Amino acid sequence: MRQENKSLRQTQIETAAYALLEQKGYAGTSMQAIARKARASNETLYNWYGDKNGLFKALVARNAAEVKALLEEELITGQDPIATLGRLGPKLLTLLLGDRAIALNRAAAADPSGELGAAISMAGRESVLPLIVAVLERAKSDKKLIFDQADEAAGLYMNLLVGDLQIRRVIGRVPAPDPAFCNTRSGLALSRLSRLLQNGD
Amino acid sequence: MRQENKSLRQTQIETAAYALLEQKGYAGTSMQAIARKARASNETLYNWYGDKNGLFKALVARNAAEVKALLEEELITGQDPIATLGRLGPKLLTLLLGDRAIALNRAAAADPSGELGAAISMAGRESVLPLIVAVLERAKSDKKLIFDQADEAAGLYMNLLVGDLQIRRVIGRVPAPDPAFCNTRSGLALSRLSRLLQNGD
DNA sequence: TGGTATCCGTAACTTGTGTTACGGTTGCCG
DNA sequence: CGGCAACCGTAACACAAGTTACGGATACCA
Repeated sequence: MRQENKSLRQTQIETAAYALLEQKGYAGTSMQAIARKARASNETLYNWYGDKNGLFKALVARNAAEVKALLEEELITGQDPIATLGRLGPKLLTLLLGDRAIALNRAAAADPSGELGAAISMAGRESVLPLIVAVLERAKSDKKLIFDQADEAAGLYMNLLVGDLQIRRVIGRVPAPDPAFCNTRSGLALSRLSRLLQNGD
Repeated sequence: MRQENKSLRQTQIETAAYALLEQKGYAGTSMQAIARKARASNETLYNWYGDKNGLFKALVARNAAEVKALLEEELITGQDPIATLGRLGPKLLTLLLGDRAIALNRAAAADPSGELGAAISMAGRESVLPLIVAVLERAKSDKKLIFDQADEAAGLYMNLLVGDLQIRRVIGRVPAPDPAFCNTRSGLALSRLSRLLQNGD
């Protein structure tokens, strides 16, 4: 199988895995069901991903890469950092609270080994937060925001923006948020952040 | 078996279940392992709790009741509501980020049926938030805080206090926070809340 | 065009778990 | 004291899933 075909096949398999994961959860998603839905064979799944955990780690990695790519589109340097945050916020909310991310978080919570959790934590927060830190640093040098440690400020922003919405979506039955909600919530988080970071605590 | 003995037996069983749940996760905790650890029989487990999900729903209910009881200790009405929040915050953080609550959240995330998630969401947030709302209402009538909707203000407080710590603990390997961390974080959340709720947004 | 590696579809194996069943024992209660 | 209900310990059943194996088909490459 040529490289392009194999890559296409992988996305088909992973798409099928996502669909089943969102529908049945980690424990309820069997390898055979994935293979059947993707019209692939069990052997191929195990040859390519090693085992079930390996397949889901691949899902995590791919999702994190997509999230990072989508966010970096908004990170045009040399522009007003506050406006950048204003465009970043809704997108971040949509991604972090979307069906895919939530399903992956559920899988990580269910995984007894903790490998998925580590993978999500690493690929997710550890790759997104630096982007926010970069924007905040620019805002700081532009005298738009005042703070000492950029990573703490980024954490505050994440708390204001996302808060406990992720765990509530993972646990409860809160549906994926619509764009209007994401926009207003992002605006609120931004105004509160700038309000809190105008002078020292 | 007398009532007092049965109640004692239940706590033993549920303690064993908690220990295994914290150690092995929901999927990794079998009914037989619980029975063995509690020196109880399988038959008793099924007679008392119906099925595996029923046992864990009982754990959720018990934990929620304990949390609510512990919080209500701090809710002496007629005292300064801000000071009340100051004592409530660390306790809330300790409870929501403790091993027990996190293990239950993981179980809920892993449960394909979603019953555990609904139970946690109902018993947890739906029983804790009204307490916070009550305190905030008092702060409002004391002119200490200014806001329109108390439930939104309570949500803001939870975001500042807990933020995304719960999901990060559920997913990642962040250990349970120590009391010092809970205290400083609670103080920070409180100062930020009062800062944000002094005049309109 | 022939050969080979890969993939599909299906089946089989193994393991573990939820759940049920049952003989022996304990403890309550009239 | 006698009987009965509940409980313990263990075994057994049924089933599902992860993983492996294999014959037949397919696609690439020389």
